[in-house]
Formats: sequence, structure tokens, C-alpha cells
Amino acid sequence: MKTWNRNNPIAQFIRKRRKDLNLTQFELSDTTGVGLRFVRELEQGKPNLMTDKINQVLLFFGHELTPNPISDATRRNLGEQ
Amino acid sequence: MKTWNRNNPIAQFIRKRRKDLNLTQFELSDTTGVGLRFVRELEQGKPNLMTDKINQVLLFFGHELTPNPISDATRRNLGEQ
DNA sequence: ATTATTTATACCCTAATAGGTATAATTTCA
DNA sequence: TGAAATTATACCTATTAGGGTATAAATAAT
Repeated sequence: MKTWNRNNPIAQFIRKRRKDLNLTQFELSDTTGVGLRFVRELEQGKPNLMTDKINQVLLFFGHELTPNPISDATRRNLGEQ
Repeated sequence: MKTWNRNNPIAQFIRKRRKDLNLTQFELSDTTGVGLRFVRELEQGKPNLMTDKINQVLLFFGHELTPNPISDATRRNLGEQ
């Protein structure tokens, strides 16, 4: 079972943006329409999530999931499987 | 039911990169370890997919899913729900 | 220190993804 | 042309994500 990774790009992005707006996890889940539990799994870096749920949250920040060159944080995490 | 969108950033990326390397869908599924049917759903823009499966394919191209500002193609598609 | 708020973990249930396979449509190439 | 290869669609099943909720831990505020 792949390990969770709080430092993956998606988790980091959501946590930062949410805090920038001084929102609680509950408020974010409420305004975006996803479950509170999902916001938590998202921010804590659960390995396997559904893209449209993530995009449902990202849309609130004017963002969406797209392919990008692998980040250092991810590269580091790849070794630890 | 959300409509499929062949022009979403992920589908476009995979199709282009695969063709650049002159690989068939079967070869891509075989080398990345995901199902052939998944590669097809991916390239044809199925709305809801699992992130780790997508990343399993993107890794082959040195990429991963990250949040990015919404593209025009996506913005156009948003209106059509 | 105490309380209130926020975040994290655990459990059950339903719905939907991904896989496999078979078949049809489309494209490629001799 | 016609055959082979590639891509697309359809059906069935097992696995698992996501929702809800309850509880525990951690953080913030007074």
C-alpha cells in the first residue's frame, strides 16, 4: 500500500491556498461541495483520489490538474516505495 | 453525467506524447502497467479517473499531476454542463 | 488551565472505477 | 482493394473511493 505524502504538490497547494484565505476544512468542503473527509484525505496526501473531486476543489482556486514535470518532493518520495 | 472531453489537458498530453514516441495504446499500457482500457479512457477524456493510475502513466513521460491555472479548453468545457 | 474550535482517525455503506475480454469500427499498409 | 493492426465500444465483476458519522487528538482563544 503506497504511503500517504503530505508534501505532494496537490496536498501542499490545497493546504496553502485554504490557509491563505483563512478557511477551515469544513468551510472549504462546504463551499466546494465535496465531503469534509475528502478535504482531509486531499490535504494529507492520500495516494489515490478521483480527479473530478480534486478539480471540484481546485476550481474554487481557479486551478485544475494538468501534467507537469516531476517535482523534487515527488522524486524523493518515489524512492521510498 | 459529465460529458467526456478529449481536449482536456491530460488527455491531450498523453495522446501527444504517446504518438511522439510512436507507441500504440497497447504498448503504453504494457510498459506502464495500467490496463489497456484505462489508457483509452484516459486519452478519450473520461471525466473521472484515479490520480495514481494517471500518474503511473505520466511517470513514464517524467510528469505528474499538479494544480495549474485553468486552461481555455477547460473553461470552454465548463459552460457545457 | 479550560473551553471551544479545528484537525485527524476509524467504521460502515453505496456507487463507480479499473480490469478483463469480446466485438465492432477505424486506420494503416502491402 | 483487402488484410492486418490499431483504436473504440459494450458487458460483467471485484475492489475501493467518498460520504456520513462518531470519536479522539491537537490547536487556538479566553
